[in-house]
Amino acid sequence: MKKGDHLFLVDGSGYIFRAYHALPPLTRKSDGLPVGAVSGFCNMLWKLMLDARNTEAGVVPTHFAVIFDYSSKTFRNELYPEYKANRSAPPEDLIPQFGLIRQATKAFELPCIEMEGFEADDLIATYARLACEAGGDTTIVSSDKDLMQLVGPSVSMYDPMKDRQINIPEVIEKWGVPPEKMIDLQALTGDSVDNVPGVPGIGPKTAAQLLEQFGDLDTLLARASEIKQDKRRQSIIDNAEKARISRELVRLKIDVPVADGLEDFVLQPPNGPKLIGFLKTMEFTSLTRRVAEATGTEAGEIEAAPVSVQWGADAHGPDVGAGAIPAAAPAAATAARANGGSTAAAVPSSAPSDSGTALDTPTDLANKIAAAAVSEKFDHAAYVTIRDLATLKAWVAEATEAGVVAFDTETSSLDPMQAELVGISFATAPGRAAYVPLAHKSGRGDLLGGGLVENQIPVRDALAVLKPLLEDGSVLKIAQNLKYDLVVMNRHGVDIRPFDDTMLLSYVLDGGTNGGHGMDPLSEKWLGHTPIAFKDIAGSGKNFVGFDQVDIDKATAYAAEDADVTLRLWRVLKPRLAAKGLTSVYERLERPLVPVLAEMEQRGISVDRQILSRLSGELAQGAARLEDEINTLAGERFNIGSPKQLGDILFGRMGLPGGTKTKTGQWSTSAQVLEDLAAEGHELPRKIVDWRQLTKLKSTYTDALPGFINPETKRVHTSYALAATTTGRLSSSDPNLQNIPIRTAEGRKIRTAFIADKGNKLISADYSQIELRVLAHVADIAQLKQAFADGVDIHAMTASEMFSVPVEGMPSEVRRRAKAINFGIIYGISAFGLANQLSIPREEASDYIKKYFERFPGIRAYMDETKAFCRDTGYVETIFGRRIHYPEIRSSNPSVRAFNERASINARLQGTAADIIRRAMIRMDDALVAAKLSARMLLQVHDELIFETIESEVAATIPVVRHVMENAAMPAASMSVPLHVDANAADSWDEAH
DNA sequence: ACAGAAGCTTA
DNA sequence: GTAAGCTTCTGTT
Repeated sequence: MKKGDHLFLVDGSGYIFRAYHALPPLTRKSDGLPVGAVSGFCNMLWKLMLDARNTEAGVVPTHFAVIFDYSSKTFRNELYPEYKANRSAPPEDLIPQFGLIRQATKAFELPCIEMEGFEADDLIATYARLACEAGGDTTIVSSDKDLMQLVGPSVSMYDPMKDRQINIPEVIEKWGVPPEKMIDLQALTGDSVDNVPGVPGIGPKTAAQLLEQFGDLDTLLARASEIKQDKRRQSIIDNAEKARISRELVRLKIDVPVADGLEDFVLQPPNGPKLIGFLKTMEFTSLTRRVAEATGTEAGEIEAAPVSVQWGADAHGPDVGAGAIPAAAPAAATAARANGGSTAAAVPSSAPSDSGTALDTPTDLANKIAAAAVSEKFDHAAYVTIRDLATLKAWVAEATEAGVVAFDTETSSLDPMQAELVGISFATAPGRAAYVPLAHKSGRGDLLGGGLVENQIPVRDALAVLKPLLEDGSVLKIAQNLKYDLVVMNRHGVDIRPFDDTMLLSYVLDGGTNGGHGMDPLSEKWLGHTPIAFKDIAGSGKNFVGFDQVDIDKATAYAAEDADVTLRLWRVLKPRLAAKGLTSVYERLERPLVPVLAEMEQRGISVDRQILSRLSGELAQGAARLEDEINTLAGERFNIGSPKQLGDILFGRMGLPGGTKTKTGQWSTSAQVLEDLAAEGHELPRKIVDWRQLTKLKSTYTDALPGFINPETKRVHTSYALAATTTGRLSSSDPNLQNIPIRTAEGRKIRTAFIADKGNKLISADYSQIELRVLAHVADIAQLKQAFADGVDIHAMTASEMFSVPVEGMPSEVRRRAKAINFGIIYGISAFGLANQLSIPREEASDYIKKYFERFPGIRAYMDETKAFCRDTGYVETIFGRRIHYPEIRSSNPSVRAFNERASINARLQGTAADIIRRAMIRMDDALVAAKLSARMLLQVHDELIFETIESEVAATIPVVRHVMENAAMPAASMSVPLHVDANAADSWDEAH
């Protein structure tokens, strides 16, 4: 190695653990072998290899090695027997991946370095030193803080998962000390994961401050008596020896007697066939393809290479010897392909969940179909562009014959109520897909001014051919987020049934796991394929062009691929539904809601422009007056909307009493802080709070809402997301009609603008205390159930139980506290949160909670049981079987864990309530029709439904609505607590609620 | 032009 | 203490 050379050292062991926890679990499709960390590792190495040959990337490695821990016993254990003693065994599905990652390294033609008695970190330190002495530079591929002590002028670190370089400034920024003081810092803070003791009570912030003050650890220990804080001084004096031992534990060894020299690390060009053989065995289809392209190798001609898999506990060590078994992959994958994958001829004529036989367990079948959907290649050139009716009819016949067709609409807008249909794509088998351009326009520079491109089937003619297919009860239509396509097609007089929605399948199966339910992440996760990005063909930002401007060849590749991906996803996901027992959640809570919401969105609600305009004027006046007063009081003009400037003025220039802390070092100017200051008699903060309220109302509601009035329908059409929340609630956007103000008189006025059409009324029907009722039922709390059965004031009852005060003549403050506790329970209560809510000391909040649990021991049992269940299974369930996953419930970080525990407790309650109102919505239209009523649902706000109906039917409608809502849980679940619904009718939402 | 923080609205 | 979405400001691309 010489000056100018660059050594890359990959911290293999560190990467394994980080990738395992950071990446979604991934198993080999053919046999379920866990390979998530291996996949991450291979992708990372490949990316580094690509950069290595890209001279523009700046840093070009000439030498390369991957370093591993050999075993957990090292020289440090002699120094301190407890070192890494509390480390638990690695997760079961990680064990086989240790060996696989070493084999991956070899497939990449990279040195795989490990040494008995030393950690990977020591080897890295030693090689970095050798490289430095030879005049070369080193990049350590890791983000482990233990390695940061090595950073210097010729040694830097690179975090491959965040794509971030770590040099001296980054270390200082993160830890407050330069790299050379990291050893002292870690000696003070210790490390609970590795069981390095450190000094109790000293964290990174304090340690950095002490080192800043004293210079280094020895000086600090020698002059510890000078420390002012009593507890801190005592702890450092008492634990000086522990700090010295810790320093030796964290200090990396730079003189390990290594066997290989740097000359063995010279980077070799990739061996395409060898690498592809390994990747094929792992079934990393996407990476295999990329490697084949880059190395000019014909992947199809290469056999999957045998690998050895060790499930045993010894898999930590070198991967020779004991228990190696040949991988089952090639045979299983072949069998799966034969079973039902390859072409149209083998497409099952009904849904795969129906086609399982006695020979296949659901899981086997799921694996086989998944393998088939994944094994077929994505070939954009094979997609067909349909330009005439005869071809279209032939495809419709093919789809009808297949019985299953995936389809997707391409439009000019994200808003389905304004979107123009531009084209339609469909797929009848993996790899067999087509696109029908309908309304592509020529470029805008054209003098013809966006005339239709030639050779397209007219929309009307195409729909006449497609309508029978889309409405054919014997052909299953599959889409991703079908509600969008349904709204678009409904506007053209076409219905879509029967159907499946891959987004909803994923939501039901994997709700709460990391990664969204959009098509791109699903394709990545299940098919290992990255589809063409929308922005790559239609641009983004100022380069954005509507889909109707996209070149038809590009549009074909993009649109047909979407249909192809959707079909393959369905083949992967649908069988998992039955395998996991989630069919009824999908079929009863998700799928039927799609047409219901599509209709609600299409109906929209009338919003009175004039009312909003008048309100906007009033708000502007009020805000302007406050602005003048604020500027006068502050003595200068500034941007009131800037929390930064406001903080500087209030707490800096004006010197108001110590504002509360903030996250990024800024003064907090939250309403809470300003209210507190106002209570102390300061004039300005009150006015800021008022100003914020007025400007918020103006910008978010009175000014924004008119822009959402559809020019054609003159109504506002929100968009409901079915798969956006973790708990099963809906969300509303564009505009969000689930957060229209109500609490303050000023805000409430916004609701007067939501009105019924002439001769009509709005009806608002809302569940009373639904989540507390669900709690009473699920946790089986006798007193609560009795209270709800008797119809008494639940918060007063709680207060009476807790504080032994009669309900008659109860002070409102006592009831307020009980109410906060009741809400707290639903939110997974913590003393910290309750104290905040009630502005009382944490100890007092703690006492309240204790008292509450004494009075209602069943609640504590319920909460403990929920946490335990979630910890065991990784999810919680609503009473209707909806699963909500909390993959971080077992986090070693106590605050992360506590957060997940609270969320899981809340999810059972919030999720059950969400399921109940979903059931009501699904039944509502039929019930209204059966009662010969013309009322229809317009909006849903979590526990409230808004209807519009003709005035004369109001009285008859309310009992029907209440009946459907109050009995919505039946018969799937029989609630032991009655549900109660309040309903009112009026001309506006304000009066009706 | 975009991303993240801060702040505020709802159930 | 739970669950969302939107606007403004601010600093980076």
